[in-house]
Amino acid sequence: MPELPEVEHARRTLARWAEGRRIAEAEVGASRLLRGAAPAAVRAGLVGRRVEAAERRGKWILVRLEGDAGLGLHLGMSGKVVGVPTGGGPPPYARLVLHLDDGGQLAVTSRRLFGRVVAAPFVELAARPELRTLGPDPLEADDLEGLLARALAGTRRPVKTVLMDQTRVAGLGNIQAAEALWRAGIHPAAPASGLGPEDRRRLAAGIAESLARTLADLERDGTYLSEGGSNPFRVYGRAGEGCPRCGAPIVREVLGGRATFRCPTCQDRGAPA
DNA sequence: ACGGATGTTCGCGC
DNA sequence: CGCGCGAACATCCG
Repeated sequence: MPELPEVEHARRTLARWAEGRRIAEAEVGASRLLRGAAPAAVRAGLVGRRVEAAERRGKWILVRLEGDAGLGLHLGMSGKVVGVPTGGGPPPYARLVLHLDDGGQLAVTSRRLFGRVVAAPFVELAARPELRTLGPDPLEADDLEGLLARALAGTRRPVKTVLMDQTRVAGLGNIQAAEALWRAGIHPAAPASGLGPEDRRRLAAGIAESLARTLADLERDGTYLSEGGSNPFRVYGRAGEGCPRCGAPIVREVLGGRATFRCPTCQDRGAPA
C-alpha cells in the first residue's frame, strides 16, 4: 500500500490510535521485516514505553517513544497500519501487534514482507543511511517549485525516474509520479534537466493535486487499489482506456524497469526526440 | 496457469 | 561516477 499518501494515512492512523498510550505488550514475529534483528530485542525496545509522536519522512514512519526510544516502519509494497478495537483479533498478515494500555491494538501488516521494522534509539533511527539520504518531502515543502528546480537539475535521466529517486524527492512512487506527470502534461521520459520553469510550475501543481486527492480519498473511506474499490487514479492501471482529458487511449510502457502509464497526446511537454 | 504488483538494493556492464 | 538493466526479495490476486 505504500506511497506518500498511504504512508501519511498510516502515520495518522498510528497517531490516532496510539499517541499518548503506553505499549502494554508487543507481539513480534520472526519475519524478514526485522532483517535479522532478534524479535525479543525488538519487543524489549517497545514494551512499557509511552508513544509520544508519529512522524513521517518520505515513505518512513518514525515513532517517538518514551525514553528517547524509537520505532521505524517502512511499509514496502504491501504494508498497512491497522487499528484494532478492544477485543478484536489480528488482521490478516499481522507481523507486529502493539497492545495499548487502553485495550486497543495497533497492527502492522505485510503480505509480501518487503518493508522494514526497526527498533532503536530515535536519534539512531534518523541517522540510518536509508533515512539520512532522503531528499525533501513534497507534502511538507512550502516551495515545491524550488524543490523541483533543485531535484531535477543536473541530470538527463527521465523525469519520472528522478521523481521516484528517494534521494532527490522523498515519498513519490510509481503511482504518484505517473499521476502527477499526467496532470502536468509532461512526458515521463522527458530529460529532467530539460524541463523549464513553466513545466516545473505545472509539475508542482500536479504533484500537490495528486497527493492531496489520494490522501483525501484515503482519509474519507480508506479505499485502495487492492481492496475491491474501483481504481481511483486518472491513468495508473488504465492502459487502453480513454484519457480523462482528451479521450486518447492510455498507453502502458516500461521506463526504468517500472510500468508507467501516460496519455500519448496530452503528455507532450519535454518529450524526448 | 501465468503475469504482474504501490519498493528497495545489489551486481554487472558500458 | 552516471546510468540502464535484470534479478532478488516473498506472496498473493485477477
